[in-house]
Amino acid sequence: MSWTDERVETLKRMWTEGQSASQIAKELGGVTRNAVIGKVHRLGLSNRAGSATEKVAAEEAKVADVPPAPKSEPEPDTSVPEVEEPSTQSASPPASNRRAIIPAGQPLPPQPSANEISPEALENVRKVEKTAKKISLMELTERTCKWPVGDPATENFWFCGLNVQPGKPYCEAHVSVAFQPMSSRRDRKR
DNA sequence: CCCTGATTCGC
DNA sequence: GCGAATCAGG
Repeated sequence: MSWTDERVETLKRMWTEGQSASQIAKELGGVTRNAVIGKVHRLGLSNRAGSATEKVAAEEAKVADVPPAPKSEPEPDTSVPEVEEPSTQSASPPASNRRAIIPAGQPLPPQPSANEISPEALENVRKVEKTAKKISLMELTERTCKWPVGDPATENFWFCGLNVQPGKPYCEAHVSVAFQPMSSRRDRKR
């Protein structure tokens, strides 16, 4: 696979959107995340900061504008790069960084409701919840079970986090309660 | 362990 | 230019 204009375009778009290198690689196909990262660097957009980070960089530059007077580095102009700092910046704006949207991925979680789920499966779920990894939203990946447990408004909220069934958003136990066939046949043996 | 990006360096 | 291997971290 080569970096055609189209592929590069996709790469740029996704990278700008905050997608991870591996996700981009998967989307493009035929390349690894390393390839993506390499390309990103070659394209010179390694800094994913749209503009939010420019501010940060500027601030950091300000803080670090004290020349340590290194004797081993006789560099004529060690000054801060030409970063424009308009006076628009207020003293302490609320730290409201706009993060890229987390790839929600698949269809989201039908919470267990008073459905007709086999008691067996329900029991299984309860068991699984005890052994769940209890990961946070940030830790969700494409292969972690996205089954939510608890009240999102509470501290007592987490995602299952166990390994998903390939292609499914949930682990096996949760898949079994998430996807109910239209007609549930409940003639199990027990 | 899963993942992230960053860098290096032979091709 | 490319990307696997490696590094450095969460």
